[in-house]
Amino acid sequence: MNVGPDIAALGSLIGDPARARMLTALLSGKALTPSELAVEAGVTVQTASFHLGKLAGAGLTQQQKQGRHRYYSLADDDVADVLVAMEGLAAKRGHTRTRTGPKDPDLRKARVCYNHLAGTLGVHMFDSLLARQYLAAEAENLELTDAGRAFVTGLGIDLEPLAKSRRPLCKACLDWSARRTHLAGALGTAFLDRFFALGWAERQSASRVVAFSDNGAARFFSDFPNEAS
Amino acid sequence: MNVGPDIAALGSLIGDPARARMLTALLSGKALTPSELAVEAGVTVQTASFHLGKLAGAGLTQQQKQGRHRYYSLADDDVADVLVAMEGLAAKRGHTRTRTGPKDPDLRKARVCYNHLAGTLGVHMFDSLLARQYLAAEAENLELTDAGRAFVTGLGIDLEPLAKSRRPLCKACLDWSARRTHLAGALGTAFLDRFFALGWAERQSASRVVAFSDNGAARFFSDFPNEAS
DNA sequence: TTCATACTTCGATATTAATCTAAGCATAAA
DNA sequence: TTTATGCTTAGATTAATATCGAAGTATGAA
Repeated sequence: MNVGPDIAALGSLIGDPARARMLTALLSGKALTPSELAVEAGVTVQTASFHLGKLAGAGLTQQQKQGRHRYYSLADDDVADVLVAMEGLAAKRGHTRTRTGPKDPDLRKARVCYNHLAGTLGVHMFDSLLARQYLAAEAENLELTDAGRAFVTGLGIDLEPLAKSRRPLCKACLDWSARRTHLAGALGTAFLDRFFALGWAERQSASRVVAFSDNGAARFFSDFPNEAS
Repeated sequence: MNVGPDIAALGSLIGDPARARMLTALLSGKALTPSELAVEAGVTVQTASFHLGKLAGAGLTQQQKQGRHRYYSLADDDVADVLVAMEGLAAKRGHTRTRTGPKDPDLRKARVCYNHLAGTLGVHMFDSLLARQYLAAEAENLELTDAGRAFVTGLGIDLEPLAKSRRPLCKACLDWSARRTHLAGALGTAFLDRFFALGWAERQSASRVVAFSDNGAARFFSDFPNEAS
């Protein structure tokens, strides 16, 4: 059977610890420079450059030159999806990197899953949307209800451009920390962007942590109530 | 950032060509012995055993002792999902294994995607179900219509047990050969099983090829008509 | 122009891991 | 019990590759 897609090459690319850390860092959705990624991966800049060459060559990342900086980001959503799927499986099998740092609890609370909110708060939001029947779920199929449309619009999100995009509006995403579903898709992205725009939260340096301010968290919980959680 | 699921370990496991070939072979959904997998991977039985030890240790496969045979299969649907997702990404990036064998066209026509039908015929069936409004699709959400229920039942598939299972009934799957969506989920599995039961097609040796008989193919196209394709 | 910064390429090294031969174990058949 | 088959473990070898230091290139600042 020497036919078919070469998943070995893909696996091998992700299989190197340094590259895996880089890709994970890029799952923050931000474009990062080789030097930043080197720190993230715990290797020298030369080594990082070597790895980035491989990743770019395989089409997993794209780069943008800006002056003497070179910004690397994931090539597209497909790459992010595969990485998230792998994170989910790895977590399910209990294969977590053991060195738990101080950022661990923050990460579990609220983090970026490429372009939407994950972690405890992500799950909380998802549950709230379901409980208030803003979101209808049947099996894995998610749909925004009429009441949901009103709510989303009330939050200041314009649904028009989202509906026009080819991305699915609502998508379920399951990731590692809380083994629960949360909202991805165009709407998931719009929510997170809105939180940033409203000043409720901000991205933290090069990590995937989403830092909510006290005030922002209060607004979040008031807009997404859920007595169950 | 030394926290989070260890996707490097997972990638590294899939990253070895021999292991990747084994896993791909197991995507046929069948349980295979180390000797069969060794042939599939193009290595000696000892090497295969070495690899299987790693895969099992990581929880990617499960084995069942039966006499002096040992049957290996994928641990669960989660593993299959990740592999299929990786196949999709690898194919999109044009990373296909170049040595095209004689089985290639057969594979593209009809093959097993873990437990449902993929390839040209899989896409054809999906399009037919959509065109006749047996299946309603909105973005990535799939739903079986009332007419669809009647059709499925008429084909001799009992929907009762499928509805009870925790697996989603309809799921969209995108895989490599035809870059098009086809039907996965409990219903996708039920369809394929039914084709085998009706004698329309049979599995081919240890490969993922689904071989339709002339008669079976005729029945297939008559039951799933689609002038468009 | 000269210096500094960001990044890439080169060359050498060292570690890792896949592979095979050979031997050992377990089950089934004779 | 003996023999054959299927599989695993052990040991040695080889090949791949991640890594770093050093040198080279490009852009921006002084």
